[in-house]
Amino acid sequence: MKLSTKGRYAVMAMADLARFGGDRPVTLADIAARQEISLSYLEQLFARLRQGGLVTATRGPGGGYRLTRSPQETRVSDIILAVDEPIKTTRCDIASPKGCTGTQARCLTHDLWEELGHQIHVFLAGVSLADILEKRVLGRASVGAALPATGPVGTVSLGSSATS
Amino acid sequence: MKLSTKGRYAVMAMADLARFGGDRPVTLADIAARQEISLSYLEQLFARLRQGGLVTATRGPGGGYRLTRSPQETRVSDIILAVDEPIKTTRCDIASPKGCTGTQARCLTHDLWEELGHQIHVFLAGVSLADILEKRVLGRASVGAALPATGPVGTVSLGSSATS
DNA sequence: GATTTCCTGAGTGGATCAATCAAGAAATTG
DNA sequence: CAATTTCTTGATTGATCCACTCAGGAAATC
Repeated sequence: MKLSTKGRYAVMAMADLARFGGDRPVTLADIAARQEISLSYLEQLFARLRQGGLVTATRGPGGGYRLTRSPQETRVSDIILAVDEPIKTTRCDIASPKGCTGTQARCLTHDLWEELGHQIHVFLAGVSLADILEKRVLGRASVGAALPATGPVGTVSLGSSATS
Repeated sequence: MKLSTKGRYAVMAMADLARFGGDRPVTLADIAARQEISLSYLEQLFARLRQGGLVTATRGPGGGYRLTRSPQETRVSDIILAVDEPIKTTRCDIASPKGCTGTQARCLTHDLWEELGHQIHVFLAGVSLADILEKRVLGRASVGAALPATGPVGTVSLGSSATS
């Protein structure tokens, strides 16, 4: 899961769409004006969002974009994955442990980035556009709320090697 | 909390330092060879790590770098904060909500990025270099493990507006 | 004083970002 | 049909940052 300002713009635009899009589709020009994002840049973003099935488009006067699913069913993680490039695999990146067994001298930190990516993904997958509009985001727990607290900070806990 | 490959390199180098640095300091040339990072680039990173008080340097033959504190006391979040630039404040970024009240049409997503930054920071602050070396990272919970589970995915939870 | 090692600053090629420009296709309206 | 609206696509640009290189210097040891 890559985090860039591109993904942020996409989430901003989608939140705008969720808020102002009722029965009628919303124009990119409107979103551009409200969110202060360049229209042409929005066009690029929505091309990807459309390919990802997150929005549907209608052309001509009265047209615009609509959410494919409800704000409750539209997850932030899906938005970011739709607009951002698949993770670029430089060296031993999160996605591809090429020749990295983990115990070698290099790539001691492989597990760390993998787990961090997983944390981020789980958090963003748990937030919907409806959550954003109704401001149910602050103070939210991420994952593993059921794990017993076995220590102060250096808690030991080996578990599933989930890939984000 | 900015996440870049620069921060990753720094954590890799610090993990190497924690692993191979016993009583004697470790040479940047050794770290460069083991982690396959350019020596000059390492010099830039360690200049910042030194300014941040995370490592201490010794010059001359037999010299090198040492951890200022123990691997148990050296947190990943401190490493990343030391090498990465302070967050660049483009528009309404995580750090500075300039003129962004949150309920305006623009910047609906302010709380989301703030909470995500907080999540990432708490996770990385809970991982020490010792944890990395002993592979106590996978499957680790992030924060708020004590919160009651009040729902399936769209859990409502308003709380502290901590800034990372 | 020669070697080692840290220290500092300047500069470079490439990638990506955010944006612009330009052209076109579908749909509605008059 | 003609004009307008809106999406759709592709090419291109300026700026910025990343990862790195180069060059020179300062402290410490032998």
